[in-house]
Amino acid sequence: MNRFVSNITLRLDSKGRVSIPASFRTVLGRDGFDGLYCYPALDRPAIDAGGNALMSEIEALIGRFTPFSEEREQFALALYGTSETLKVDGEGRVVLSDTLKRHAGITDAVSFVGLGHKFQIWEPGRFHSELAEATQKVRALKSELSSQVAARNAQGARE
Amino acid sequence: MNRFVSNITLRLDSKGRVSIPASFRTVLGRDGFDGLYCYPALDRPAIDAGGNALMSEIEALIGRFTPFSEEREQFALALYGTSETLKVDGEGRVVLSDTLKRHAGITDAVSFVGLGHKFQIWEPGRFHSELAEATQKVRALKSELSSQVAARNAQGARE
DNA sequence: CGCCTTTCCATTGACGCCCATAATTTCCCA
DNA sequence: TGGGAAATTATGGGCGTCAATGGAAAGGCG
Repeated sequence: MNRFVSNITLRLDSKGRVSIPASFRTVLGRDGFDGLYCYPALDRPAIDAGGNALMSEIEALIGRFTPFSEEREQFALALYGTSETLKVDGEGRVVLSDTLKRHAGITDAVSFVGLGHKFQIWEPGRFHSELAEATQKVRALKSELSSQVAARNAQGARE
Repeated sequence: MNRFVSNITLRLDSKGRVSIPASFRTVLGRDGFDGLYCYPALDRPAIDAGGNALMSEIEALIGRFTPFSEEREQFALALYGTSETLKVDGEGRVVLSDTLKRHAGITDAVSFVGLGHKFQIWEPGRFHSELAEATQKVRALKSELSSQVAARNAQGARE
């Protein structure tokens, strides 16, 4: 498997360390990045995390702007400037910085949530309510889609 | 890691010395430049800093203009003319010149901010407000992008 | 000869690295 | 297919090293 999937909740120990779930570690291992690339998610109280795949995404975004342009400097500041590469110890654990923890409201436990090419780290309570909300939206969207398909089929459309 | 990422705030001591963050030092070490290449950022109260990678970028920028052209002379003056190479002591510290400190409004503490191939040195307060502003811009662009994609999908475009 | 800068050493607190343990989970074989 | 052994995971703690910082000694320049 080379995608991050499923969600696992784990506790921080007295030193603030937390194990990266084993399934995520194998994906990271395949990716080849040394450490864990992290930054505060732009529009939600969570941490985006991953390896080279995630960093290249950021790099590509910034690379679109011309050097020394106003936009490029601002994007680099907001993206690279808030990124961190956390060290992973021999047991597969990381220590989240205070900045990251504050952004996500993390205290003593976290939920790792797979998002394909990257994953997010949430405060478990916030994750569950966010998940409930997202599930509602997806349900609504799904029923909307199926009714559209039903309508297309009813009028004889084929593909 | 061969990129400058994250931000670290450190204090100047009584002699005006300040440690370059260890993570930045390793990137500089890999870059191979002896010392720290610095100049006042062109359009903001910050100091641009880096090694060979930064110098080549400037060289490339100036090289785009035709020799002896007015623009070339001006760029060369603004960039090369204001550049300094700071000495790094045995403990990885530098002393910022008064010119640089005045340009950035630095007094007793600085924030080192990674921008990928280079990093910037800010007065911590100014950095935080600049970061807030830049983050807003990135958020705006992100939502703009996602709504464009939504629109494309809605009108049936495929790729 | 004094001042300023550079180089060297000291402290302390944090962090990286190592080993130990317990609870799973996986695997194997009867 | 069930039971048990082995490997893996999550977690706890100890200890040495390094980073950040402060200060003193040494060297150069006016």
